[in-house]
Amino acid sequence: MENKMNIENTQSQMRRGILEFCILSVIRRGEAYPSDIVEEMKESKLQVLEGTLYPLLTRLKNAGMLTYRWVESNSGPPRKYFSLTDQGETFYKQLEGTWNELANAVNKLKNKEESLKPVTEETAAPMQDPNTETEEQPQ
Amino acid sequence: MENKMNIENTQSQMRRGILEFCILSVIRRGEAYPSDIVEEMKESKLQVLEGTLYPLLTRLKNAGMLTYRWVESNSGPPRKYFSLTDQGETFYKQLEGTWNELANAVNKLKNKEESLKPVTEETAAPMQDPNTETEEQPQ
DNA sequence: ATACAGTACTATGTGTTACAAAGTACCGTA
DNA sequence: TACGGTACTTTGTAACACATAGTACTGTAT
Repeated sequence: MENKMNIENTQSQMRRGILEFCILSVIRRGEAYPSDIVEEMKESKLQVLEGTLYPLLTRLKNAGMLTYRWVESNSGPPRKYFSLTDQGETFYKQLEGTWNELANAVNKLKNKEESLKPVTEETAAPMQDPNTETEEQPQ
Repeated sequence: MENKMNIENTQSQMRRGILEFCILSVIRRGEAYPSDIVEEMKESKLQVLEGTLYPLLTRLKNAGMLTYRWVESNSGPPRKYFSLTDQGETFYKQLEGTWNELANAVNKLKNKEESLKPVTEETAAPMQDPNTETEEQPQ
């Protein structure tokens, strides 16, 4: 019964669907390897963790949206530098459209006025006090 | 290996984290029962299905964010009219803040210029042609 | 009264996916 | 040759949207 419903979780849920889009957006601006991406996302106040990013990149690569090449590093093992394929570019543009529509819809919804429907109770017959928290079925 | 990666799925994922916020936003403007909400969301281009909405409302109610009362209908069984509790109002405002930050971050990210980092290959030693899709580890 | 269709709500199973945490492998330096 | 840092991988868990089927109440036609 008791439910947590903490903000962190909800924030994480909100990021969820947008991560893919954001990561494609970062890679689109130029080849990047995972730690680059984590860093840039953090700067943009969009946290991503390694355990999230790696599987996501693999998924996008297997779907043909990304390619990578190995590049040596002088401070550790070689890195996978990712870049968008043509298909990835197309996909990105579709996602951009989706994001714009979504953001627009949400903003319209949340700014909507205290609409014209002030509780249209068809028969206007409240069966229970609004403040009573009963679980029973009516009747 | 082969991956689907269809737009519908991603769109659904994008909606995912935002649904809770949108539904609270609808209820906040005045008591509403589930079919009301489904309808209003559809008008706003934010599809929600019954199977999604009912559990979500139950979850929010169990967390103390919503209350409901039964109201008779003359075209079927009685309806559960939901409204925000004080706690729900507070929660909504937090989510609104989260949404604003998120939307802002995404828009900044996607409009960022072709930044100043044109593939900073530390040693500038590509180990593989970018267009070759090999799975092998280097060396 | 009885069957039927419409509306409202409930319950269950499935797939996707973010995150946590532990593990593997490569590199340069002491 | 041991050690610390960096890069990548793997596995398990929990949250949640969605599809689907099911229950229950209502008014209307037979």
